[in-house]
Amino acid sequence: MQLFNSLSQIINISTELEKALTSFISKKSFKKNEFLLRADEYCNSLYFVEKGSLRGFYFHEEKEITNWFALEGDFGTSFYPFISKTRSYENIQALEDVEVSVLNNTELKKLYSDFPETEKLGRIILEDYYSKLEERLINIQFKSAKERYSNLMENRPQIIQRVPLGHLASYLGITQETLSRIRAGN
Amino acid sequence: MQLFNSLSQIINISTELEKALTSFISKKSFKKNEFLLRADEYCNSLYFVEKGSLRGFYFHEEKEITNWFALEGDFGTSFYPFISKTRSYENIQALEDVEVSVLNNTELKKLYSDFPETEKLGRIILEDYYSKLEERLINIQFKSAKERYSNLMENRPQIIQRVPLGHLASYLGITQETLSRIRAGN
DNA sequence: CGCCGAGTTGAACTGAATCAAGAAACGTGG
DNA sequence: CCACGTTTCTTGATTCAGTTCAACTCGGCG
Repeated sequence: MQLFNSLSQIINISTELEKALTSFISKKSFKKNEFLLRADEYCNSLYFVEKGSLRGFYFHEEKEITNWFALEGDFGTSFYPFISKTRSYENIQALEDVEVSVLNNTELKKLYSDFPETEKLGRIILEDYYSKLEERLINIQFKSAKERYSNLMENRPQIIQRVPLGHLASYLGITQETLSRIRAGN
Repeated sequence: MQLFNSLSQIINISTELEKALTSFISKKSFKKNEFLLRADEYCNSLYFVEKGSLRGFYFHEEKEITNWFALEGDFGTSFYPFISKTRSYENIQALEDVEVSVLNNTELKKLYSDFPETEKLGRIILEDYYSKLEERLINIQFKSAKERYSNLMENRPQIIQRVPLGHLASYLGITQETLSRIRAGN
């Protein structure tokens, strides 16, 4: 599992912990366009993308707004509902055929109490989400559409290759037409 | 302390816990315009406003951008740096003469381990920050300047009364001129 | 082959920024 | 308590990035 690789870069994984993880984590597969979570459901699962890609999105005035993308090695969940046990406002969907490792909420709690070192993990994931959210806010508030696009280009070029234009546009907070023009180089 | 009042609405405060809290929490006062935290410092303190008001802000291209306001009964800190122990990019400043209850990071940790029920507290504060951030993102992305202002008007009318226009404008992500026009009713 | 979703292109429109003055309010010291 | 300077707020004219609406192209797939 690629997940172990990723985790071991954050914390040291003892054989004990590895055993626990193996028993807690399940693997699932989803076909392209399948939903892992629908709005209004409770989000109990933290997904880790082993292969393929996911996106989180919600509807705003009939239009889909993509909130995040998760490629191989990324975590993906409806973050706030996951930690607060409120209903999700967002959907999680497979962008391509995808394999994920799944850790659910109750088991994560167990991990925390049995292996305190995993709390660091939770903190790191949280920080990740929070700082990405902040970054997006700053981006949308201060950067032009063009700058936002080139930022994405720099930081996550694979996304641009693998994701349809419309999703990219809504993620960047612009219309598809504008993104198309940017791409054309004005 | 108003803090106890607020806390007891979230979790049950045993006499034990109350004792611990009393010993951990200190009170401080700051004069109008004084800084509680400056950018580039580490943020070790979680503030709870007993009286007066605070704001968090940072600089972007020479201009101050206000990130949040905290009035009586609100928590205020540079959230992400507080939990992740990175340097703060934001400043915290007293908007008026202010009295705060201060809980610092190490003591919060101690609370967590000695009184597990306080973890709920941490979660609630986190949720609060996170969901407010998300709300702001959605606001800026989809609402017009006017709508954002009336939202604020509805949700936190006292802020509008107590905060100078320029700070409000940057908080709403618009220029002072635009806000002035909105206020005038076009 | 023809259709359908995804992407492109064009023209007109618009919300808010910018630049530039003024007016009003504020507080500090004489 | 007034006078002065500074900060805060308002108003006007102009400009511009990005939206909207509409039509058109292209590639793939049933």
